[in-house]
Amino acid sequence: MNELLHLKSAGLKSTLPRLKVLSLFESGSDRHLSAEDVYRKLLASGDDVGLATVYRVLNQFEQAGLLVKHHFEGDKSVFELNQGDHHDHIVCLQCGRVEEFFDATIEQRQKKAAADRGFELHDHSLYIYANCIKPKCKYRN
Amino acid sequence: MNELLHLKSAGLKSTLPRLKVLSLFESGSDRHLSAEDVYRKLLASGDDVGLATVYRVLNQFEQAGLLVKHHFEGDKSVFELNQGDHHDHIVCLQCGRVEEFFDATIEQRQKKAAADRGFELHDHSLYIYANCIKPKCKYRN
DNA sequence: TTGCTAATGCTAATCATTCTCATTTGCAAT
DNA sequence: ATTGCAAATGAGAATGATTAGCATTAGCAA
Ligand SMILES: [Mn+2]
Ligand SMILES: [Mn+2]
Ligand SMILES: [Zn+2]
Ligand SMILES: [Zn+2]
Repeated sequence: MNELLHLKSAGLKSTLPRLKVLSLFESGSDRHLSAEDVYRKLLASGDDVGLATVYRVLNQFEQAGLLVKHHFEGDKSVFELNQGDHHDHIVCLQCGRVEEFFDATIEQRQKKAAADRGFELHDHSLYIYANCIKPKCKYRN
Repeated sequence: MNELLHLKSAGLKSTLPRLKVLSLFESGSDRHLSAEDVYRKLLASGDDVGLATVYRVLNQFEQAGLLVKHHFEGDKSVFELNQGDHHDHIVCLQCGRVEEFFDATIEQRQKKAAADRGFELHDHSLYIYANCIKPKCKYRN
């Protein structure tokens, strides 16, 4: 239904691997997934998709505006569904939990910082690295 | 003189490669250098230092608090002299020029964002990606 | 000056990601 | 329903940045 429209409008054929990757993000157990994460989840559910294909599809989806890519501390990048709402991230250094937030003031001051220095802001990445205080953090207690 | 003190207090021997890397940053033609940048510059000035050593020294210096590491868009990370003053960066997507800035309000709101959500802020990374408007940008005009 | 440990410099190994290319598959036009 | 073909896939090789292993060298304390 909706997935097809998304793919079509992006000029992408509706293939099995692409539909599976997309529904993984839409089923939404975890919002932020790396290529490896996606690959493993598909394998686990009996769907055989090559790792190279996962990488390709993720990048195509990003270019099509279906996904957003982030580079949290560490080497591998993660993707999340693009729901139109820009937000930034707080990442727990101990358990890796990711919390999203949006601060209009921060956004505004960034625009100003760029403009004041003769830049045309294109986008930005803001990651806050912190430690959970909550008991949920699996590296606490 | 001063370099020696820095190295000693970090528990690092005063070796030729380390002194050369450090003076490269202190001579300060370019503030932000990748391992490859450092390697090339040393070669160019006739100093033969192995690339592996460059990587090791840069990481040691970061651990010692002499340098700060950044991950701008792209794969390779860059280092800059740690002069105590925290700041964030605006990177030109066309020419790669880097401009530094500090905004107390942004810093403050980040602390608050973390605290409000039960996090103990450790640090953060904020990169603004933009396009130069200035004529200096080598990909303009 | 000696001796020993830390540091260096090769090279080989990692690791994530991309590329190659032979084989399949979606899909539009019969 | 068939056919034709460009686009997509999958397996594995290639890449590029960074790190690890190890034999050799060089600080530095005695
Ligand atoms: Mn998010
Ligand atoms: Mn800087
Ligand atoms: Zn946590
Ligand atoms: Zn520029």
